[in-house]
Parts: sequence; structure tokens; C-alpha cells
Amino acid sequence: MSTSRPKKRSYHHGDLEAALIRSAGNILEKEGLEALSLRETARRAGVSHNAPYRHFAEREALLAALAREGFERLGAAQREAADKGGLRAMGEAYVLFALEHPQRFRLMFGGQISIARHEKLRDVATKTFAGLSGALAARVPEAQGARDASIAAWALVHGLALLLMGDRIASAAMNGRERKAFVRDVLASVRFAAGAA
Amino acid sequence: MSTSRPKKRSYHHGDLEAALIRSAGNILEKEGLEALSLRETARRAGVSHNAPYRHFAEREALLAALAREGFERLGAAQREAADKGGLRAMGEAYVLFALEHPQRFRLMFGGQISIARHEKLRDVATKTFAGLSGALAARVPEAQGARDASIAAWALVHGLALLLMGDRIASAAMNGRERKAFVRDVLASVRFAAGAA
DNA sequence: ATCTAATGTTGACATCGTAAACATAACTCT
DNA sequence: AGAGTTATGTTTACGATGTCAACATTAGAT
Repeated sequence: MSTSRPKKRSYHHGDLEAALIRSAGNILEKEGLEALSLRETARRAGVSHNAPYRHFAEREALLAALAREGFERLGAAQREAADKGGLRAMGEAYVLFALEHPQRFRLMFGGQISIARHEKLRDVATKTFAGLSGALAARVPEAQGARDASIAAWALVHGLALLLMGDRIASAAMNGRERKAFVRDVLASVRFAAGAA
Repeated sequence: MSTSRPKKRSYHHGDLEAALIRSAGNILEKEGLEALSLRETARRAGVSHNAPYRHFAEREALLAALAREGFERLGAAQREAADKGGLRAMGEAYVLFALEHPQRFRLMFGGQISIARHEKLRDVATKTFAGLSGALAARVPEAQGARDASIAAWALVHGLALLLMGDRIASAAMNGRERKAFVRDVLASVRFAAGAA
């Protein structure tokens, strides 16, 4: 667990930016977004409370970096699932990612950070979604219907993830199934139709 | 615009709790959740910064009251839609509610408040969802399949609402349609199957 | 009318985000 | 190698916030 830092640093840290993102990521996942303050992050990285400002213009910029990391990981998980199990696996992977990293997922989609305002974040996020809807649209060879269906599919997994995360689904509904099986069954209860009136 | 208050109150306000909820609601919808502080709420209600503590144990309790109001309104909108246009209308109403009250919706589902910890909130929320899934389950006369499908339907509208709110849907995908029409088409691109493998 | 509980107010404290001024190390150019 | 410049940390300071404790005022019950 000990990240072996090669040299003992005095004034200049060496790679503060990465260290800050790491500290912040830990706080986020273990204590939640509310507990994630710039000052605490600095404390854990062993620097003064204002050092982060050399690397992040404001608190939101740090959050944006964490969100970006999240989109990258989600994208990777999606690609991996696409290879192994196709579309259905991608949907399941989406939901499982959210359930395994709820705080991260909330940061990514909770609307606390303005995605549009952070360039790199925006690019990565866009790319991730393009992969998702591209995979779906490729299966339904009709222009608008396919696009609508791919958005419906995305909305479905996205909504299911959030409802599960928020404990909004009564345990009775799970009916004894494991979460993974439950997700599979729910997703399987849906059919996408290209041109529906 | 002037809420005509009958009497000029000196020390005791008369109905501070309601006034606070009103002020807070205004801040929430106009300036967003981040701008919603206890102190600002008190200021707008014309009382000292600590007066709210006589009515709300903590900030989160005020937020919970706002969320509860939201669930009540969502539930009402759902019931109304159910009468007029059946299931499909309920789905559309759900999404439209979210788009018309994005900040409120975020508060209700953003995970900032622990729903379970606030009794009244929990009850109202549960009741609202029971109405939703009940309406759906009634249409598919098979136990588990129906339940899964009803959750899928809910997830679908929920996810679509959040994606639209977060501007995560490229305008190209809307293809010139009005938002309402777009929602209708996307929802229409999905079929629910009771027992799917 | 008096006592008590409810409701508001004042003052205080720790924490936070952020800005400005300062300190130190690293890099560049000669 | 030495001087000047830039990047990176630190200190100090300010206003805002949530919350606590002590106090003030009023409404209701006796």
C-alpha cells in the first residue's frame, strides 16, 4: 500500500499534480464528494493548503480532473466488455462500473461540475459516449430510429445504475437475485424497435 | 411579486418554516443547489442567520423538506398523466418534470441527502414510486417479469431525464425535433417483454 | 398574572475557497 | 559557473458557511 516515493522532497514536491489527484481520488471514493475539500487534499499530499492552486485554478478544476479519470476508466471498461460479450455486456459493464464506483459516477454525472467548461473533460466524455452509441447504432441499420434506440439504451443503463446506487429499488423487487443477475434480467426485459410510432 | 404578508411581524414571524421553505425553493430553482445556504435562506426570509435552526436540525433537513415537496409534485404530475394518457403519458410526464425543474430533480436524486434518514421524505418518495411501478406492473400479468419490466421502464425515463438535463445528448441526435417530440420518440423505440431470456 | 416552553437573536468558532505577497528551487542563457 | 527568470510552495488574510451556546422575547397554559 505504501507508494514508495524515491526521494524525500523538501520544497518542491516532484509531481504534486498527480499526488493531488491521487489524494483527492481516495477522499472521493472513501469519504464522498462532500468531504472532498481542496485543503484536505493538500493536507494528505503533505503540502500547504494553497499549493493546489499552482495546478488547479479552482476546486472545480480538481473535480474535473477526477471526473475525466472516471470517463477514461468507464470508456476502457466499455471497450473491454464490447470485445468480450457484445452489446449486452456493455450495458452490464456500465451499470457495474457505477455500482463499484458510486461516488465517482456521481461526480461524473451529478451536474456539480460544468462539463462543457473543462475542455479535456468534455473531449474525453464525448469520446466515451460516442463509443457507446456507435456500438448500438451499428446494429440497427436505420438512421433516426437507430439513433433514438441507442439513446434509449443508454438512458436505460444510466437510469438503472442511478436507481440502484440511490437504493431506490426495493429489495423485494430483486427477489433474491444477485445484483449482477438482477441487472441482466432487467436489461433483458427490454427490446429495441427501430421505427416505432 | 410582493407576497402580501398580512401583519408586520416583529420578533415572532408567524410561519417561519413555510417561509424558509419558500425562500429556499426560490434559491434552489433560480440559483441552484450550490447557492442554497442556510444563511442566505434566513436572510431572504428576513430573520437572523440562526433562526432556521428552530425548524430544521441541520442544513440537510431543509434540503430534505425541499426534496419531499418535489416528490409530492412529481407524484401529482404522474397521477394526472396516468388519468389522461396512460402509461406512455406517465413516462413523458416524468421526463418533462425533470426538465422543467432540473435543480429540484437533482436534489431529489442526486444523492446529496440521505433519503433513508429523513422519515417523511422516505415515505413520500416510496409512495411516489409505488404508484409508478404499480401502474406498469398492472399491465403485465406475470410476477417477476412484470416487476423487472417496470423497473426497466422507470430506469429508462429516469436515465433519459438525467441525460437530457446534463446536456449529454448531442443536439445532432435530436435531429431538429422539439424536446417533447424527441422524448416521445425515444420512449417509443422501446418494447417491454415480460419473460425474455 | 405568572410560569414555561417555543421561537428569534447575538456572538463565537472551525472550516472552507480564494487572493496577495513572499520564499525557494529549477531552468536558461551567457 | 553565475545571474536572471520562471515555476512551484508557503504564509497571511478575508469573507462566507454550518453549527453551538447563551441570551431575549413572545405565546400559551395554569
